[in-house]
Amino acid sequence: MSDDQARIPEATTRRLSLYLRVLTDLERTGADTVSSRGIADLCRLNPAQVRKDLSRFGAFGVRGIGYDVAELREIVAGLLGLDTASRVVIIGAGNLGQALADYPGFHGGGFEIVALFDVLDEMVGTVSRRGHPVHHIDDLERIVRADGVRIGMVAVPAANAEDVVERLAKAGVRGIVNFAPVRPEVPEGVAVRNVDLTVELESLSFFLRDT
Amino acid sequence: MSDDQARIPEATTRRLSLYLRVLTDLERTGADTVSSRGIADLCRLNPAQVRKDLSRFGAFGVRGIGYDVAELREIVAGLLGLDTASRVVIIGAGNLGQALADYPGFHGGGFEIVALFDVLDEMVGTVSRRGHPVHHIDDLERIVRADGVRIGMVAVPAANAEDVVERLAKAGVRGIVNFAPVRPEVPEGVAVRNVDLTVELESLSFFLRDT
DNA sequence: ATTTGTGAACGCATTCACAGCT
DNA sequence: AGCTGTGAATGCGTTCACAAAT
Repeated sequence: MSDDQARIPEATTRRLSLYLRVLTDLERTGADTVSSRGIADLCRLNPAQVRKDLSRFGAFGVRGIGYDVAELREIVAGLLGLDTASRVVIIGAGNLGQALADYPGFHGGGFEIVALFDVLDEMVGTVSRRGHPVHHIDDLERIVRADGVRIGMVAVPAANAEDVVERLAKAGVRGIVNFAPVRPEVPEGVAVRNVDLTVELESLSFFLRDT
Repeated sequence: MSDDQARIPEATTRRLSLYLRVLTDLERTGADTVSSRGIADLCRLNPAQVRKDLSRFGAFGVRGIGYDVAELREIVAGLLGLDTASRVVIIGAGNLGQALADYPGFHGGGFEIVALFDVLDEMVGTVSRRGHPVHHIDDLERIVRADGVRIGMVAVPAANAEDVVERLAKAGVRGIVNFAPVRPEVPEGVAVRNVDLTVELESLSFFLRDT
């Protein structure tokens, strides 16, 4: 399972995160086993899709029964690399950066937000509502290296995004979630997810014409 | 061009938004014409992809020359329904809701943010940094109907998202961008975009294992 | 009877390649 | 010569359908 990563479609990895969420919920509600159909219904997917996704990594189910909820939850968490927490930095301590820092969904284990960074002197030294410190962007490389930060979330204006991404990559970050409305160039070996709020809203608008 | 919407892949509509962005930039820099390759390079796409996307709606280019930047920008904006502004409400005036309300990318025309809504009494009556008012959620239906709001952005906790989506749909909203970590059920005729920050981060984590 | 795991079929989006226009 | 528009080819993810297992 070393260089299998490349052969797994991104769509599958996104669904794994969905599966983890419903498995966590199922475990909390006390369910012992669940069928591919049970998972699929909760995710609004096809049961065959769920089985095919899971079967890429092994045969975790029991025919006639289904999957053991607790066991599968642990397996999926492991596949996603969430058994050991990854350290995360957030670049840009504006509205969006602060919202990301305090976003409850990131604090279920698997991620540890180390700090935010900004260029504005009046922000530096403050902390977010949840207490994450804001550093000056000049300290980015030092802190990333010192703390072994693996993921950066970019919440800066479009004009600065390309530069920030390059600095993160050079400092050794391995994954970037980019919220700036640009498609930054990234070195080989650095994974990127672009979350483009303008695209979401404008593409939605398309389907609303003449209504 | 009435019920063509259904035949257009969502992927194409998302790229239209990208094309609009680069065309706007090109127009600002004074470019008169641009080739499909020029657009493709800026979006990190294949030139044939750009031509095929545009050709779904008509033949806008000139062989041997390319596309007229200003003309194509206007055409694409029209396709996306951005020639007339859609009114938008944001449900949830927490960190994320406030960040969305003040997000600069939404204010280039095409959208008008009417208000935010929340259940917390201490938020009601306040305004966001940019001056968008926060109303009580009880006033949601009234304001949506009175102002002809067409789009809702949902930034509430997972537990409340399903209910909020249903209320928006019943009040007549036609499109929803959902940031809550659930896949809400929506009535026929309402378009949804799910932006799932946890999925972005966790699916990224997958590709970082053993590194 | 129920449900998994998977090869085969399908559908769809992307890319190629070239005719046709300037 | 340069570039668009598009049918054909390709590639890839999803769904079907069934043998295998309990």
